[in-house]
Amino acid sequence: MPSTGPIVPASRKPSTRRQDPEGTRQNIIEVASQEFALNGLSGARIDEIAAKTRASKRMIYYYFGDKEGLYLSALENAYRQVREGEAGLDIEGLSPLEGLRRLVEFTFDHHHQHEDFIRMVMIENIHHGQYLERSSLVRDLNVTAIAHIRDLYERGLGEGLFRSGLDPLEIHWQISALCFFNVSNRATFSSLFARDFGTPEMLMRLRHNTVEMVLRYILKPEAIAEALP
Amino acid sequence: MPSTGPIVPASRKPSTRRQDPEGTRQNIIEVASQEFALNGLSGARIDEIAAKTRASKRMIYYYFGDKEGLYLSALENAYRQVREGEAGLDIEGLSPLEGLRRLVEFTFDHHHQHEDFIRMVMIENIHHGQYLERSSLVRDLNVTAIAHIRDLYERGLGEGLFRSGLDPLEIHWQISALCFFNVSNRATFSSLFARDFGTPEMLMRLRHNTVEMVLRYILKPEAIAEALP
DNA sequence: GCCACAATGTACGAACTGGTTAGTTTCGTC
DNA sequence: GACGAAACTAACCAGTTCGTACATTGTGGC
Repeated sequence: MPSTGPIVPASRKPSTRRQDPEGTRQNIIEVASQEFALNGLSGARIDEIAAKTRASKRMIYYYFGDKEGLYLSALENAYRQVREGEAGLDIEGLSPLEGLRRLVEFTFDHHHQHEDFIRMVMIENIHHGQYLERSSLVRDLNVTAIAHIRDLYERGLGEGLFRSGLDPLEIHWQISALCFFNVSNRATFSSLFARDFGTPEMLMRLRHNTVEMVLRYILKPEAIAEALP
Repeated sequence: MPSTGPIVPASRKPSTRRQDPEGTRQNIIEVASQEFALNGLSGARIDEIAAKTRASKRMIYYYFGDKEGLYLSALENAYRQVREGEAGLDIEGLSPLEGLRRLVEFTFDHHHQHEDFIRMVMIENIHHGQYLERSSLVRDLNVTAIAHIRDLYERGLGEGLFRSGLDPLEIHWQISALCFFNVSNRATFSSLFARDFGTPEMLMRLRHNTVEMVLRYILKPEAIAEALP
Protein backbone atom coordinates (compact mmCIF):
# COMPACT_ATOMS: atom_id res chain seq x y z
CA MET A 1 0.00 0.00 0.00
CA PRO A 2 1.30 3.47 -0.78
CA SER A 3 2.01 5.71 2.14
CA THR A 4 -1.16 7.50 3.16
CA GLY A 5 -0.03 11.08 2.98
CA PRO A 6 -2.55 13.31 4.64
CA ILE A 7 -0.13 16.17 4.30
CA VAL A 8 -0.05 16.11 0.50
CA PRO A 9 -3.58 16.96 -0.49
CA ALA A 10 -2.96 18.72 -3.78
CA SER A 11 -0.75 16.00 -5.24
CA ARG A 12 -2.13 13.48 -7.72
CA LYS A 13 -2.81 9.89 -6.83
CA PRO A 14 -0.54 8.01 -9.26
CA SER A 15 -2.56 4.81 -9.13
CA THR A 16 -5.83 5.99 -10.61
CA ARG A 17 -4.76 8.97 -12.64
CA ARG A 18 -5.32 8.35 -16.30
CA GLN A 19 -4.56 11.77 -17.64
CA ASP A 20 -0.88 12.49 -17.78
CA PRO A 21 -0.10 15.25 -20.25
CA GLU A 22 3.63 15.48 -19.60
CA GLY A 23 4.00 11.72 -19.66
CA THR A 24 2.04 11.39 -22.87
CA ARG A 25 4.03 14.13 -24.48
CA GLN A 26 7.30 12.56 -23.43
CA ASN A 27 6.19 9.14 -24.54
CA ILE A 28 5.29 10.45 -27.98
CA ILE A 29 8.63 12.22 -28.31
CA GLU A 30 10.54 9.10 -27.41
CA VAL A 31 8.73 6.92 -29.88
CA ALA A 32 8.89 9.59 -32.57
CA SER A 33 12.63 10.08 -32.05
CA GLN A 34 13.25 6.41 -32.61
CA GLU A 35 11.08 6.28 -35.69
CA PHE A 36 12.55 9.42 -37.24
CA ALA A 37 16.09 8.30 -36.49
CA LEU A 38 15.36 4.97 -38.11
CA ASN A 39 13.36 6.06 -41.15
CA GLY A 40 13.95 9.75 -41.71
CA LEU A 41 11.39 12.52 -41.87
CA SER A 42 9.50 11.32 -44.91
CA GLY A 43 10.16 7.68 -44.13
CA ALA A 44 8.61 7.74 -40.67
CA ARG A 45 4.88 7.17 -40.52
CA ILE A 46 2.60 9.07 -38.20
CA ASP A 47 0.31 6.05 -37.92
CA GLU A 48 3.25 3.86 -37.05
CA ILE A 49 4.42 6.29 -34.39
CA ALA A 50 0.92 6.57 -32.99
CA ALA A 51 0.58 2.81 -32.83
CA LYS A 52 3.79 2.43 -30.82
CA THR A 53 2.71 5.18 -28.48
CA ARG A 54 0.68 4.78 -25.36
CA ALA A 55 -1.46 7.58 -26.80
CA SER A 56 -3.39 7.96 -30.05
CA LYS A 57 -2.67 9.70 -33.32
CA ARG A 58 -4.91 12.58 -32.38
CA MET A 59 -2.63 13.32 -29.44
CA ILE A 60 0.32 13.81 -31.74
CA TYR A 61 -1.52 16.55 -33.56
CA TYR A 62 -2.87 17.86 -30.28
CA TYR A 63 0.61 18.41 -28.88
CA PHE A 64 2.82 18.93 -31.91
CA GLY A 65 0.63 20.42 -34.59
CA ASP A 66 1.87 18.42 -37.54
CA LYS A 67 4.51 15.98 -38.65
CA GLU A 68 7.17 18.61 -39.04
CA GLY A 69 6.44 20.00 -35.60
CA LEU A 70 6.90 16.54 -34.18
CA TYR A 71 10.13 16.11 -36.09
CA LEU A 72 11.49 19.40 -34.83
CA SER A 73 10.64 18.47 -31.25
CA ALA A 74 12.38 15.13 -31.70
CA LEU A 75 15.42 16.89 -33.13
CA GLU A 76 15.59 19.37 -30.27
CA ASN A 77 15.15 16.54 -27.83
CA ALA A 78 18.07 14.68 -29.37
CA TYR A 79 20.38 17.67 -29.09
CA ARG A 80 19.28 18.41 -25.55
CA GLN A 81 19.84 14.85 -24.38
CA VAL A 82 23.27 14.67 -25.92
CA ARG A 83 24.43 18.01 -24.64
CA GLU A 84 23.23 17.11 -21.17
CA GLY A 85 25.33 13.97 -21.37
CA GLU A 86 28.34 15.99 -22.41
CA ALA A 87 27.98 18.16 -19.35
CA GLY A 88 29.23 15.16 -17.40
CA LEU A 89 32.66 15.57 -18.91
CA ASP A 90 35.09 16.99 -16.41
CA ILE A 91 38.40 18.24 -17.68
CA GLU A 92 38.90 21.33 -15.55
CA GLY A 93 41.58 19.79 -13.41
CA LEU A 94 43.51 18.03 -16.14
CA SER A 95 46.62 19.18 -17.93
CA PRO A 96 46.06 20.53 -21.46
CA LEU A 97 47.38 17.38 -23.03
CA GLU A 98 45.43 15.00 -20.83
CA GLY A 99 42.33 17.18 -21.07
CA LEU A 100 42.46 17.15 -24.83
CA ARG A 101 42.99 13.42 -24.92
CA ARG A 102 40.09 12.95 -22.59
CA LEU A 103 37.89 15.24 -24.66
CA VAL A 104 38.56 13.34 -27.86
CA GLU A 105 38.06 9.96 -26.23
CA PHE A 106 34.87 11.17 -24.65
CA THR A 107 33.54 12.55 -27.93
CA PHE A 108 34.39 9.33 -29.70
CA ASP A 109 32.66 7.16 -27.10
CA HIS A 110 29.76 9.51 -26.74
CA HIS A 111 28.99 9.59 -30.45
CA HIS A 112 29.29 5.85 -30.57
CA GLN A 113 26.82 5.44 -27.74
CA HIS A 114 24.27 7.82 -29.24
CA GLU A 115 23.75 6.43 -32.69
CA ASP A 116 20.20 7.73 -32.84
CA PHE A 117 21.46 11.22 -32.30
CA ILE A 118 23.99 10.83 -35.09
CA ARG A 119 21.26 9.57 -37.37
CA MET A 120 19.05 12.51 -36.52
CA VAL A 121 21.88 14.89 -37.42
CA MET A 122 22.45 13.02 -40.69
CA ILE A 123 18.78 13.28 -41.51
CA GLU A 124 18.72 16.94 -40.63
CA ASN A 125 21.67 17.52 -42.93
CA ILE A 126 19.81 15.76 -45.71
CA HIS A 127 17.20 18.45 -45.17
CA HIS A 128 19.91 21.11 -45.39
CA GLY A 129 19.54 21.90 -41.71
CA GLN A 130 16.35 23.81 -42.35
CA TYR A 131 14.60 22.64 -39.20
CA LEU A 132 17.58 23.22 -36.94
CA GLU A 133 17.77 26.72 -38.31
CA ARG A 134 14.21 27.26 -37.23
CA SER A 135 15.01 26.15 -33.68
CA SER A 136 15.98 28.83 -31.25
CA LEU A 137 16.65 26.33 -28.50
CA VAL A 138 19.52 24.44 -30.00
CA ARG A 139 21.75 27.30 -31.06
CA ASP A 140 23.23 28.14 -27.68
CA LEU A 141 23.75 24.57 -26.53
CA ASN A 142 26.92 24.15 -28.52
CA VAL A 143 28.88 27.20 -27.57
CA THR A 144 30.14 25.63 -24.36
CA ALA A 145 31.84 22.85 -26.27
CA ILE A 146 34.04 25.43 -27.95
CA ALA A 147 34.77 27.14 -24.66
CA HIS A 148 36.25 23.90 -23.35
CA ILE A 149 38.54 23.54 -26.30
CA ARG A 150 39.57 27.17 -26.20
CA ASP A 151 40.49 26.85 -22.56
CA LEU A 152 42.57 23.73 -23.13
CA TYR A 153 44.23 25.13 -26.19
CA GLU A 154 45.23 28.37 -24.54
CA ARG A 155 46.59 26.61 -21.52
CA GLY A 156 48.60 24.35 -23.83
CA LEU A 157 49.89 27.36 -25.66
CA GLY A 158 50.96 28.90 -22.40
CA GLU A 159 52.93 25.82 -21.51
CA GLY A 160 54.68 25.97 -24.88
CA LEU A 161 53.28 22.58 -25.75
CA PHE A 162 50.89 23.41 -28.58
CA ARG A 163 51.38 25.02 -31.94
CA SER A 164 50.13 28.55 -32.25
CA GLY A 165 47.71 29.91 -34.81
CA LEU A 166 45.00 27.26 -34.52
CA ASP A 167 41.31 27.98 -34.20
CA PRO A 168 39.36 26.23 -31.40
CA LEU A 169 36.27 26.03 -33.57
CA GLU A 170 38.23 24.38 -36.33
CA ILE A 171 39.70 21.92 -33.86
CA HIS A 172 36.20 21.10 -32.76
CA TRP A 173 35.29 20.65 -36.41
CA GLN A 174 38.02 18.12 -36.91
CA ILE A 175 37.31 16.17 -33.76
CA SER A 176 33.66 16.06 -34.73
CA ALA A 177 34.46 14.92 -38.24
CA LEU A 178 36.54 11.97 -37.09
CA CYS A 179 34.14 10.88 -34.38
CA PHE A 180 30.96 11.47 -36.35
CA PHE A 181 32.09 9.64 -39.46
CA ASN A 182 32.90 6.60 -37.41
CA VAL A 183 29.21 6.17 -36.66
CA SER A 184 27.55 7.76 -39.65
CA ASN A 185 29.42 5.96 -42.41
CA ARG A 186 30.19 2.66 -40.81
CA ALA A 187 27.60 0.83 -42.89
CA THR A 188 28.82 1.80 -46.35
CA PHE A 189 32.46 1.70 -45.32
CA SER A 190 32.15 -1.80 -43.95
CA SER A 191 30.26 -2.91 -47.02
CA LEU A 192 32.73 -1.32 -49.42
CA PHE A 193 35.79 -2.95 -47.93
CA ALA A 194 34.18 -6.14 -46.74
CA ARG A 195 35.52 -5.50 -43.28
CA ASP A 196 33.48 -4.91 -40.16
CA PHE A 197 34.35 -1.55 -38.67
CA GLY A 198 32.07 -2.14 -35.72
CA THR A 199 33.97 -4.80 -33.81
CA PRO A 200 35.32 -3.84 -30.39
CA GLU A 201 38.89 -4.32 -31.59
CA MET A 202 38.38 -2.13 -34.62
CA LEU A 203 36.69 0.53 -32.54
CA MET A 204 39.61 0.52 -30.14
CA ARG A 205 42.00 1.04 -33.04
CA LEU A 206 39.95 3.83 -34.56
CA ARG A 207 39.60 5.51 -31.21
CA HIS A 208 43.31 5.39 -30.66
CA ASN A 209 43.98 6.70 -34.16
CA THR A 210 41.58 9.57 -33.63
CA VAL A 211 43.28 10.67 -30.43
CA GLU A 212 46.69 10.39 -32.06
CA MET A 213 45.60 12.37 -35.04
CA VAL A 214 44.19 15.26 -33.05
CA LEU A 215 47.10 15.45 -30.65
CA ARG A 216 49.73 15.25 -33.35
CA TYR A 217 47.93 18.02 -35.16
CA ILE A 218 47.98 20.33 -32.17
CA LEU A 219 51.24 19.48 -30.47
CA LYS A 220 54.48 21.11 -31.46
CA PRO A 221 56.59 18.56 -33.33
CA GLU A 222 59.30 18.78 -30.67
CA ALA A 223 56.77 17.88 -28.00
CA ILE A 224 55.28 14.87 -29.75
CA ALA A 225 57.98 12.37 -28.93
CA GLU A 226 57.76 12.75 -25.18
CA ALA A 227 54.01 13.42 -25.07
CA LEU A 228 52.98 10.31 -27.00
CA PRO A 229 54.95 7.28 -25.88
CA MET B 1 19.23 20.65 -93.71
CA PRO B 2 21.16 17.70 -92.29
CA SER B 3 24.05 16.40 -94.31
CA THR B 4 22.89 13.57 -96.59
CA GLY B 5 25.35 10.88 -95.67
CA PRO B 6 25.25 8.10 -98.24
CA ILE B 7 28.46 6.60 -96.91
CA VAL B 8 27.09 5.67 -93.48
CA PRO B 9 24.45 3.09 -94.19
CA ALA B 10 24.56 0.84 -91.18
CA SER B 11 24.64 3.60 -88.61
CA ARG B 12 21.45 5.02 -87.10
CA LYS B 13 20.01 8.22 -88.32
CA PRO B 14 19.92 10.34 -85.14
CA SER B 15 17.43 12.76 -86.60
CA THR B 16 14.48 10.50 -87.14
CA ARG B 17 15.11 7.77 -84.59
CA ARG B 18 12.47 8.00 -81.95
CA GLN B 19 13.29 4.90 -79.98
CA ASP B 20 16.39 5.30 -77.91
CA PRO B 21 16.52 2.73 -75.14
CA GLU B 22 19.99 3.56 -73.89
CA GLY B 23 19.31 7.27 -73.96
CA THR B 24 16.00 6.89 -72.18
CA ARG B 25 17.59 4.71 -69.57
CA GLN B 26 20.39 7.14 -69.00
CA ASN B 27 18.04 10.08 -68.87
CA ILE B 28 15.93 8.37 -66.22
CA ILE B 29 18.99 7.53 -64.15
CA GLU B 30 20.20 11.10 -64.22
CA VAL B 31 16.90 12.58 -63.15
CA ALA B 32 16.39 9.89 -60.52
CA SER B 33 19.86 10.43 -59.07
CA GLN B 34 19.15 14.09 -58.56
CA GLU B 35 15.78 13.44 -56.97
CA PHE B 36 17.04 10.72 -54.66
CA ALA B 37 20.05 12.79 -53.65
CA LEU B 38 17.77 15.68 -52.85
CA ASN B 39 14.89 13.90 -51.14
CA GLY B 40 16.07 10.48 -50.08
CA LEU B 41 14.59 7.12 -50.99
CA SER B 42 11.20 7.57 -49.38
CA GLY B 43 11.17 11.29 -50.02
CA ALA B 44 11.64 11.05 -53.77
CA ARG B 45 8.46 10.65 -55.81
CA ILE B 46 8.24 8.37 -58.80
CA ASP B 47 5.73 10.66 -60.46
CA GLU B 48 8.01 13.61 -59.91
CA ILE B 49 10.95 11.75 -61.40
CA ALA B 50 8.84 10.65 -64.35
CA ALA B 51 7.67 14.20 -64.99
CA LYS B 52 11.21 15.51 -65.15
CA THR B 53 12.21 12.74 -67.50
CA ARG B 54 11.99 12.79 -71.24
CA ALA B 55 10.23 9.45 -70.84
CA SER B 56 7.14 8.39 -68.92
CA LYS B 57 6.56 6.62 -65.63
CA ARG B 58 5.90 3.46 -67.54
CA MET B 59 9.51 3.48 -68.70
CA ILE B 60 10.85 3.62 -65.18
CA TYR B 61 9.09 0.39 -64.34
CA TYR B 62 9.99 -1.06 -67.69
CA TYR B 63 13.69 -0.58 -67.11
CA PHE B 64 14.12 -0.67 -63.35
CA GLY B 65 11.29 -2.80 -62.03
CA ASP B 66 10.36 -0.75 -59.01
CA LYS B 67 11.38 2.21 -56.91
CA GLU B 68 14.08 0.33 -55.06
CA GLY B 69 15.53 -0.96 -58.30
CA LEU B 70 15.74 2.58 -59.56
CA TYR B 71 17.36 3.72 -56.33
CA LEU B 72 19.96 0.98 -56.50
CA SER B 73 20.79 1.89 -60.09
CA ALA B 74 21.14 5.53 -59.12
CA LEU B 75 23.41 4.56 -56.24
CA GLU B 76 25.60 2.41 -58.45
CA ASN B 77 25.71 5.18 -60.99
CA ALA B 78 26.88 7.65 -58.38
CA TYR B 79 29.71 5.41 -57.25
CA ARG B 80 30.74 4.63 -60.80
CA GLN B 81 30.83 8.29 -61.82
CA VAL B 82 32.86 9.30 -58.81
CA ARG B 83 35.35 6.48 -59.10
CA GLU B 84 35.83 7.27 -62.77
CA GLY B 85 36.61 10.85 -61.79
CA GLU B 86 39.13 9.64 -59.24
CA ALA B 87 40.93 7.69 -61.93
CA GLY B 88 42.13 11.04 -63.20
CA LEU B 89 44.34 11.44 -60.16
CA ASP B 90 47.96 10.93 -61.05
CA ILE B 91 50.41 10.55 -58.22
CA GLU B 92 52.70 7.87 -59.59
CA GLY B 93 55.58 10.19 -60.25
CA LEU B 94 55.36 12.20 -57.06
CA SER B 95 57.36 11.80 -53.87
CA PRO B 96 55.52 10.09 -51.00
CA LEU B 97 55.00 13.37 -49.21
CA GLU B 98 53.84 15.29 -52.27
CA GLY B 99 51.75 12.35 -53.42
CA LEU B 100 49.97 12.15 -50.10
CA ARG B 101 49.39 15.86 -50.03
CA ARG B 102 48.00 15.70 -53.54
CA LEU B 103 45.77 12.77 -52.63
CA VAL B 104 44.25 14.56 -49.66
CA GLU B 105 43.73 17.78 -51.58
CA PHE B 106 42.19 15.88 -54.42
CA THR B 107 39.84 13.98 -52.13
CA PHE B 108 38.81 17.17 -50.41
CA ASP B 109 38.08 18.97 -53.67
CA HIS B 110 36.48 15.98 -55.24
CA HIS B 111 34.04 15.43 -52.39
CA HIS B 112 33.24 19.09 -52.43
CA GLN B 113 32.46 19.02 -56.13
CA HIS B 114 30.25 15.96 -55.90
CA GLU B 115 27.76 16.89 -53.27
CA ASP B 116 25.08 14.70 -54.81
CA PHE B 117 27.33 11.71 -54.39
CA ILE B 118 27.95 12.57 -50.75
CA ARG B 119 24.23 12.90 -50.22
CA MET B 120 23.60 9.53 -51.82
CA VAL B 121 26.11 7.94 -49.49
CA MET B 122 24.50 9.65 -46.50
CA ILE B 123 21.10 8.37 -47.58
CA GLU B 124 22.45 4.92 -48.12
CA ASN B 125 23.92 4.96 -44.62
CA ILE B 126 20.54 5.96 -43.24
CA HIS B 127 19.36 2.73 -44.82
CA HIS B 128 22.21 0.86 -43.10
CA GLY B 129 23.93 0.24 -46.41
CA GLN B 130 21.45 -2.45 -47.27
CA TYR B 131 21.25 -1.58 -50.97
CA LEU B 132 24.98 -1.20 -51.40
CA GLU B 133 25.38 -4.60 -49.85
CA ARG B 134 23.12 -6.02 -52.51
CA SER B 135 25.21 -4.48 -55.27
CA SER B 136 27.92 -6.66 -56.71
CA LEU B 137 29.18 -3.88 -58.93
CA VAL B 138 30.33 -1.39 -56.34
CA ARG B 139 32.40 -3.62 -54.13
CA ASP B 140 35.52 -3.79 -56.24
CA LEU B 141 35.58 -0.13 -57.27
CA ASN B 142 37.15 0.99 -54.04
CA VAL B 143 40.06 -1.35 -53.67
CA THR B 144 42.26 0.73 -55.96
CA ALA B 145 42.00 3.74 -53.66
CA ILE B 146 43.67 1.72 -50.94
CA ALA B 147 46.35 0.51 -53.29
CA HIS B 148 47.36 4.10 -53.95
CA ILE B 149 47.72 4.87 -50.29
CA ARG B 150 49.58 1.66 -49.61
CA ASP B 151 52.06 2.45 -52.33
CA LEU B 152 52.66 5.98 -51.05
CA TYR B 153 52.91 4.84 -47.48
CA GLU B 154 55.41 2.12 -48.17
CA ARG B 155 57.55 4.39 -50.25
CA GLY B 156 57.48 6.94 -47.44
CA LEU B 157 58.46 4.25 -44.98
CA GLY B 158 61.37 3.29 -47.16
CA GLU B 159 62.60 6.84 -47.20
CA GLY B 160 62.45 6.92 -43.40
CA LEU B 161 59.95 9.76 -43.58
CA PHE B 162 56.81 8.09 -42.25
CA ARG B 163 55.97 6.45 -38.95
CA SER B 164 55.72 2.69 -39.08
CA GLY B 165 52.82 0.58 -37.94
CA LEU B 166 50.03 2.43 -39.72
CA ASP B 167 47.31 0.75 -41.77
CA PRO B 168 46.61 2.14 -45.26
CA LEU B 169 42.92 1.33 -44.93
CA GLU B 170 42.74 3.26 -41.69
CA ILE B 171 44.54 6.18 -43.28
CA HIS B 172 41.95 6.12 -46.02
CA TRP B 173 39.27 6.04 -43.35
CA GLN B 174 40.62 9.18 -41.74
CA ILE B 175 41.06 11.09 -44.97
CA SER B 176 37.52 10.15 -45.93
CA ALA B 177 36.17 11.21 -42.58
CA LEU B 178 37.67 14.68 -42.75
CA CYS B 179 36.72 15.28 -46.37
CA PHE B 180 33.27 13.72 -46.19
CA PHE B 181 32.20 15.55 -43.06
CA ASN B 182 33.06 18.84 -44.66
CA VAL B 183 30.27 18.33 -47.16
CA SER B 184 27.85 16.14 -45.26
CA ASN B 185 27.58 18.18 -42.07
CA ARG B 186 28.13 21.67 -43.33
CA ALA B 187 24.47 22.61 -42.91
CA THR B 188 24.04 21.73 -39.24
CA PHE B 189 27.53 22.87 -38.35
CA SER B 190 27.02 26.26 -39.93
CA SER B 191 23.64 26.59 -38.29
CA LEU B 192 24.93 25.54 -34.89
CA PHE B 193 27.75 28.03 -34.76
CA ALA B 194 26.16 30.78 -36.84
CA ARG B 195 29.14 30.77 -39.13
CA ASP B 196 29.14 29.87 -42.79
CA PHE B 197 31.49 26.97 -43.43
CA GLY B 198 30.90 27.14 -47.16
CA THR B 199 32.70 30.35 -48.07
CA PRO B 200 35.75 30.02 -50.32
CA GLU B 201 38.00 31.35 -47.55
CA MET B 202 36.66 28.89 -45.01
CA LEU B 203 36.98 26.03 -47.46
CA MET B 204 40.58 26.99 -48.10
CA ARG B 205 41.29 26.91 -44.37
CA LEU B 206 39.57 23.59 -43.86
CA ARG B 207 41.37 22.11 -46.83
CA HIS B 208 44.69 23.26 -45.48
CA ASN B 209 43.87 21.93 -42.02
CA THR B 210 42.91 18.57 -43.45
CA VAL B 211 46.18 18.20 -45.32
CA GLU B 212 48.14 19.27 -42.23
CA MET B 213 46.28 16.85 -40.05
CA VAL B 214 46.87 13.85 -42.26
CA LEU B 215 50.51 14.61 -42.91
CA ARG B 216 51.33 15.30 -39.27
CA TYR B 217 49.66 12.03 -38.41
CA ILE B 218 51.79 10.04 -40.79
CA LEU B 219 55.12 11.85 -40.72
CA LYS B 220 57.74 11.07 -38.15
CA PRO B 221 57.89 13.96 -35.66
CA GLU B 222 61.48 14.66 -36.64
CA ALA B 223 60.48 15.03 -40.26
CA ILE B 224 57.57 17.41 -39.68
CA ALA B 225 59.56 20.61 -39.24
CA GLU B 226 61.31 20.43 -42.59
CA ALA B 227 58.44 18.83 -44.48
CA LEU B 228 55.81 21.40 -43.53
CA PRO B 229 57.17 24.91 -43.76
C1' DG C 1 5.74 -7.22 -96.76
C1' DC C 2 5.07 -9.37 -92.45
C1' DC C 3 5.81 -10.89 -87.87
C1' DA C 4 7.73 -11.12 -83.31
C1' DC C 5 9.29 -8.37 -80.00
C1' DA C 6 11.20 -4.21 -77.93
C1' DA C 7 9.96 0.43 -76.64
C1' DT C 8 6.64 3.77 -75.31
C1' DG C 9 2.10 6.36 -74.02
C1' DT C 10 -2.40 6.64 -71.38
C1' DA C 11 -5.37 5.91 -67.94
C1' DC C 12 -6.53 3.95 -63.82
C1' DG C 13 -6.90 1.77 -59.16
C1' DA C 14 -5.88 0.00 -54.57
C1' DA C 15 -3.53 1.12 -50.60
C1' DC C 16 -1.55 4.43 -47.91
C1' DT C 17 -1.00 8.71 -45.29
C1' DG C 18 -1.25 13.11 -43.18
C1' DG C 19 -4.57 15.50 -41.07
C1' DT C 20 -9.46 16.48 -39.21
C1' DT C 21 -14.16 16.19 -37.26
C1' DA C 22 -17.08 15.09 -33.82
C1' DG C 23 -17.62 13.32 -29.59
C1' DT C 24 -16.16 11.30 -24.70
C1' DT C 25 -13.72 11.17 -20.35
C1' DT C 26 -10.98 13.16 -16.67
C1' DC C 27 -10.11 16.48 -13.19
C1' DG C 28 -9.30 20.70 -10.57
C1' DT C 29 -12.15 24.19 -8.61
C1' DC C 30 -15.74 26.75 -6.70
C1' DG D 1 -21.72 18.09 -7.28
C1' DA D 2 -21.76 20.97 -11.21
C1' DC D 3 -19.02 23.06 -14.64
C1' DG D 4 -15.65 24.20 -17.95
C1' DA D 5 -11.21 23.35 -19.61
C1' DA D 6 -7.85 20.01 -20.66
C1' DA D 7 -6.85 15.31 -22.11
C1' DC D 8 -8.06 11.85 -24.91
C1' DT D 9 -10.51 8.32 -28.59
C1' DA D 10 -12.46 6.48 -32.78
C1' DA D 11 -13.79 6.98 -37.22
C1' DC D 12 -13.29 9.25 -41.18
C1' DC D 13 -11.66 12.03 -45.34
C1' DA D 14 -9.26 13.83 -49.21
C1' DG D 15 -5.12 13.85 -51.56
C1' DT D 16 -1.26 11.19 -52.76
C1' DT D 17 1.69 7.42 -54.42
C1' DC D 18 3.36 3.17 -56.16
C1' DG D 19 2.42 0.18 -59.39
C1' DT D 20 -0.27 -2.03 -63.48
C1' DA D 21 -3.37 -3.20 -67.48
C1' DC D 22 -4.02 -2.16 -71.95
C1' DA D 23 -3.17 -0.10 -76.20
C1' DT D 24 0.17 1.58 -79.71
C1' DT D 25 4.24 2.38 -82.33
C1' DG D 26 8.84 1.41 -84.03
C1' DT D 27 12.40 -2.14 -85.67
C1' DG D 28 15.11 -5.84 -87.19
C1' DG D 29 15.01 -10.43 -89.30
C1' DC D 30 13.17 -13.49 -92.78
